[in-house]
Amino acid sequence: MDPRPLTDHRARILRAAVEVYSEFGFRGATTRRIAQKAEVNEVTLFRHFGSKASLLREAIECQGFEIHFQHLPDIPAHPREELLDWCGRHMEELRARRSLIRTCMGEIEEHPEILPAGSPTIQAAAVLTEYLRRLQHRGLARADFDPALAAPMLMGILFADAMGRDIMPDLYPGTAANALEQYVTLFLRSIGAAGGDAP
Amino acid sequence: MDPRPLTDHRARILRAAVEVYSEFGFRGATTRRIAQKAEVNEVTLFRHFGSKASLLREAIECQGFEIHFQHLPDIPAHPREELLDWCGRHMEELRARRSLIRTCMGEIEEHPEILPAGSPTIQAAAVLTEYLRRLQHRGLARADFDPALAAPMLMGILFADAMGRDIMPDLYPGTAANALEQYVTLFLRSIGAAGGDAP
DNA sequence: AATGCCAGCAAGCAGTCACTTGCATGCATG
DNA sequence: CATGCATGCAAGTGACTGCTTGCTGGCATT
Repeated sequence: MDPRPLTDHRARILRAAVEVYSEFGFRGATTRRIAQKAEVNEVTLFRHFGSKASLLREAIECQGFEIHFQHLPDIPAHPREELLDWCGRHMEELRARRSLIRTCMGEIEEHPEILPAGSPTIQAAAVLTEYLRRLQHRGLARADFDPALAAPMLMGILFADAMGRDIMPDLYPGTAANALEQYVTLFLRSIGAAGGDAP
Repeated sequence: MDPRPLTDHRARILRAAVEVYSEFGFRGATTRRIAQKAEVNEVTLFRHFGSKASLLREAIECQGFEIHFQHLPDIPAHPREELLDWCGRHMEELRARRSLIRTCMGEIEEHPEILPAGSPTIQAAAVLTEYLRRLQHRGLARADFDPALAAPMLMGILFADAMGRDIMPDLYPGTAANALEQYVTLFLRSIGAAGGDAP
């Protein structure tokens, strides 16, 4: 009466598929490797998912881009703390999934369908953009910048750091935490918000 | 007496190899595909380069990361114009090579040797860092930020835009030129340099 | 004319790939 | 006990992979 073993197999296969794909890409993610990592017979993959392409599509869709929705306060009070918190969490997510993200980026021209339509990145950008707009409306930030450009700019900083810190350590001196604080500090200054100076 | 035809073949093969690699990655860059794109018999690849791995290594090393050295003035005069120019050229390079860069990033964990030691990115960061330091020493920028962190921050903005604009157009509204101007404007503000306001 | 080099062509080799088939096994439900 | 289902195992399919071999022809130098 417990369907767990079945689901357990499916889940194990999906998890293994994402891991192997992250490391080796689509072509390198052979069904043999996935089956071995999932400790399952190779035939089982095909019985469950039909084909390698279907398996990887479902695996990346389900596990790769789970949306950990991080919201910013509707009524901004402490821009520095609020942005530090949000950016820290966002960066943690990027860092945790950096292998998968890098692999997807490298293959996006060949497999554009793997990038989900309502990408979490775009959703996060929308959240951040709205927050910056609220800062402006409440006079907590200058009015002469475009939140729709500033948001992806800040996210680009986090993205580049999360993708590059491990493969080009010379480029990113110090700790990630310290860098993050500097990023937020400089960003706050650039939009004329409080918290841009050493607190 | 003209060795051009030989060199011509080698060059054509190398160029084709980079193109095919950029599009399909290491595993997808089959010797058949490269030979076809170079309009050369497949055997010729092996006679010239020995193996697929050697060919791709040489191709990416020689053609992929040519250093277009862009220097910033020793004596800063107009931070806004100088940074706009430098960032514009840097971004153009990134955009032009974005396919190759994305593919390399996706495979860097599997093939770390393809990333050259003195990567142009790191050299560019050093150039920018020194420029920011000069701004500080001349009193053209605030003294309370770390150029070694601000430089990769600015470059990260450019990098993320160059990599993401074509695959996530929703995230980057407006033109690239307009975005670049905003980035530089906001960056100048963040370091307290002149030119951070509408000129 | 003779030599040497570079290229193309056809064929093939062994290995890996995704995927299929047939059969045996265990296990839960009726 | 009988039925159905999920799984493992062994074997094999045709396509593609990197790479090799043997041969031919063109072209420049001697």
